[in-house]
Amino acid sequence: MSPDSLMPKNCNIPCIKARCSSCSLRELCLPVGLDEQEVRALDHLVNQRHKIRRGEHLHRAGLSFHSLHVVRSGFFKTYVLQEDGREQVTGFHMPGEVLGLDAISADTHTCNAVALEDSEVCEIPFAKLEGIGRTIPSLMHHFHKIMSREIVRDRGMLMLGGMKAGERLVAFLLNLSHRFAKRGYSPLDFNLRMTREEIGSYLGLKLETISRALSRLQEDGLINVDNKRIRLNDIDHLRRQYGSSSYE
Amino acid sequence: MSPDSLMPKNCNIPCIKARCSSCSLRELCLPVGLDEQEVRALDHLVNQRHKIRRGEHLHRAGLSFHSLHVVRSGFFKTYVLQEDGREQVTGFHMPGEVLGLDAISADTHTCNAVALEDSEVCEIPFAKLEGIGRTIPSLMHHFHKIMSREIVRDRGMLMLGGMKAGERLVAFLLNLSHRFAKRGYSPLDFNLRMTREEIGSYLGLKLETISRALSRLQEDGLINVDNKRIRLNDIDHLRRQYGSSSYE
DNA sequence: GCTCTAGTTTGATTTAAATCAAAACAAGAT
DNA sequence: ATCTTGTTTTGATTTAAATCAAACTAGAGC
Repeated sequence: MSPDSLMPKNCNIPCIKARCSSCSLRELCLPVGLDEQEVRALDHLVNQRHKIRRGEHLHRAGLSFHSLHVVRSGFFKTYVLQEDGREQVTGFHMPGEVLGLDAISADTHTCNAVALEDSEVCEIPFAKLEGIGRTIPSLMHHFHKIMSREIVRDRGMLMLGGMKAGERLVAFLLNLSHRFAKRGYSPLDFNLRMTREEIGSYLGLKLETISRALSRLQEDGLINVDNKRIRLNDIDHLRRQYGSSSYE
Repeated sequence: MSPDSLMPKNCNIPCIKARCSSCSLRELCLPVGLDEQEVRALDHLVNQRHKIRRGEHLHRAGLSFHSLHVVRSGFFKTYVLQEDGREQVTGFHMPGEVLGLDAISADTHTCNAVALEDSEVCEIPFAKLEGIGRTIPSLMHHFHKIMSREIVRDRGMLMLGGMKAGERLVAFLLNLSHRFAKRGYSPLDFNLRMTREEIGSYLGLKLETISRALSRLQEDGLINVDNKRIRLNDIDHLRRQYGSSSYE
């Protein structure tokens, strides 16, 4: 599914929280013990924290790339502008997820990232990450898993190819649900931060189609829709009926 | 667009070809000088070469992951089976491209890879790659670019979301053309190794739609179709008319 | 409170692609 | 060569989604 946090699922060291001077050490803590020196190295890795207000951009396509960003709080969307001016949404990103992985390829950002609500990010200078990764192999390995997960996530979107509108939308909702759950929020009751049009762009559908599909799911009693608030009434039914969908 | 070879575009060292005992050192050669010891390290990295006959699998979804594979010759498709039995094609892979990047995420292959013609691959044990990467930073960095390029590639496919059948198909053909060109083959005249059905699965369309779209392009004089052989008659027109398309 | 705007819902109609169906074709096996 | 079998093309029809259009809603600012 998603790059998620830099924190491995089984982060089993008594995480160095106490000494965390920098903002996202929690995400970076590794499933292995770190010695004093390594902790200091990590401390230097993630040293800048930025506030991005709703509507502001974290980066824009074409700008040169230096740092990855971990979402600390808030919500982002990434998108590209096609030559005809249409905006194509390429992803939505919530706390713990990493932005900028696409830019490593050519040292240039390939998409725009904008905050959908007031947000905070941590900056991770990529050169530093590669440097420190050399001395902390498990950190490097963990980073590779994050990149790979991003590939799996995008691949999952491709698999919506054969599905119809309602199925795609359910897949999308289940995906959000899953990601919220992993962050400790309710998987059954959440707020969409994006518009119908943005969802449509992401799923390759028009906004009216999204609206109709939501209404249909509500008629069927599977979900409740109150503007941007979504309640999943029968998540098992959703999962069964719409199969693979949850694409993790 | 695609993970392409492990060889950076500007592979400017008088590549160690002479000493290449292993099969894909050429791909691994780096844009920096390597000392004697480093060359020996690389030599150990890529030491196995496998022949995969048409129809045989390189790996299957669910199997545990140990090695990446670089396509040496031939042509592969990757796909997943959905619970309803439908096959969803996730990619086509030509010489120089890397297979298995998705599997790093969970140490498990997430897709099946099958040879569409008799092929050869080089095996790169991933643990070894990470180990050697630690001592050759530029190798590690190059690997990160390859992973990132894979993300960009998949992202590019997502962007076909808003396009119609003909446009998607042209984007697909231009993409193949581009990749063939980079490998020294004609970008204007090539053979599709996959069926219309596989193209359709990849693009989220039915095989009849692919067939009709090809016929349409031929009627318009833009391409020539002779079964699997494709000739692009007016690649500039194709690029202009179908825009972004070439999604590199 | 009201107004204005951006976003959403719903309906009527059109259009692109899926589906159903059959014929034509190519390649491999015998 | 002929018989398969799998693939491709083309046509007729249906269907899902896009498009066009209008009404409705929520929220921001006055």
